[in-house]
Amino acid sequence: MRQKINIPHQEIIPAILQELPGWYRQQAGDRELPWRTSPTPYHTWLSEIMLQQTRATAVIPYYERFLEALPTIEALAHVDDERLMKLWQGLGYYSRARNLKKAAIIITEDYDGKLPDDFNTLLKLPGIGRYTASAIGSIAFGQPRPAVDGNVLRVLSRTLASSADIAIPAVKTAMEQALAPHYPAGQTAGDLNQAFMDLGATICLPNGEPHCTRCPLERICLAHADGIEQELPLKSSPRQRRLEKHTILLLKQGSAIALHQRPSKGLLAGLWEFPNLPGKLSAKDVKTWLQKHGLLAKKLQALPAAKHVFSHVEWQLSGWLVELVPASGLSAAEDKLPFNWVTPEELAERYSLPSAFQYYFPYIYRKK
DNA sequence: GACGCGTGGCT
DNA sequence: TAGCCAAGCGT
Repeated sequence: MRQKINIPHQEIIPAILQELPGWYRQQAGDRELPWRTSPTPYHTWLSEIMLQQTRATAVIPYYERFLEALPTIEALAHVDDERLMKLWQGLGYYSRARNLKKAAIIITEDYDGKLPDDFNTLLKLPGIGRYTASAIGSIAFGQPRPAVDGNVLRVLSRTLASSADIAIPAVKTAMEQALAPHYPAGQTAGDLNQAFMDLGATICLPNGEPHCTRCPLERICLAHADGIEQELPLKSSPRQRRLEKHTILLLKQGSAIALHQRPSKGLLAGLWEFPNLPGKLSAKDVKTWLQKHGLLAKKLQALPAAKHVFSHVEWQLSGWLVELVPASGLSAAEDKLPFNWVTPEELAERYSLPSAFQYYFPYIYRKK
């Protein structure tokens, strides 16, 4: 049976909600966020998806480019998958993009092309969980729903002096339940949720020193009163990452470079990559592999090692630039290996590669 | 409830 | 430098 979560000092929640809207409206202009200039339900939805676990500064250029290419839900529902992934390339968590399109198709077919305003209906759409349904519901439709994210957990943990571990999902649920009865309907609901986010992003910072002197909650914050704002929130450590070694092969045939599409499930699903093999391979290992696949190297050049860190995996990369003997190599490779042979220009134009391969990008342009 | 799923900026 | 962290969701 799971532990009962207790959120302390809930009696000051009304005071928190009293302070935030005024502060939000007063300082809102300080952050120039494009999704706030023309907040249609589509714009709010798109921004909330892009902002999941992603900083606003990283999102802004993607958001603007995405809307330029796909200005309506209808356009999103009909977009070509390759183009969709190209628009998302480098932003990470790529299932967000696929779910966005899936939801757009459902909205087009079942909801007359308009985002539903009901929380439980929003919740059924792919990619929309409790947080995002609440954010859209409150910001776009004025519904009284607290959108509890990392910012809210941090701000509340400090203001209420709660030492509950915010890594535990039940704590998030308890915080949401503590807030919900006090939430107003109308524009103030959205303003409150955005106020929490602005406060968490600019004042009540997670690492380093929070800027308490500029905080609208300074006078009611229990952690600040006790001088323990730097100790909160409590958050248990994530598990250790597993290490994987991979050897990247830049297989070149004249101006063509080999690309391989990743499996449709799992890490970086469906994205393209440079061919690679497990382990740290020597020149001899690479030559053996080439020979096994009917390829003949004209030249083999070692590339620098690189490290790419994901949330749950660390890739330790080594690499070889392989110039294949013309004609023989290419035809053999076409027969035996599932590679696309593309020019750098085609790669840049049409293929979505994750950032994990960026270290080896410069070498595809080298002249032979 | 635990885990898989990216990336880049900051300390 | 290595770790921490960000407007979470699906399974």
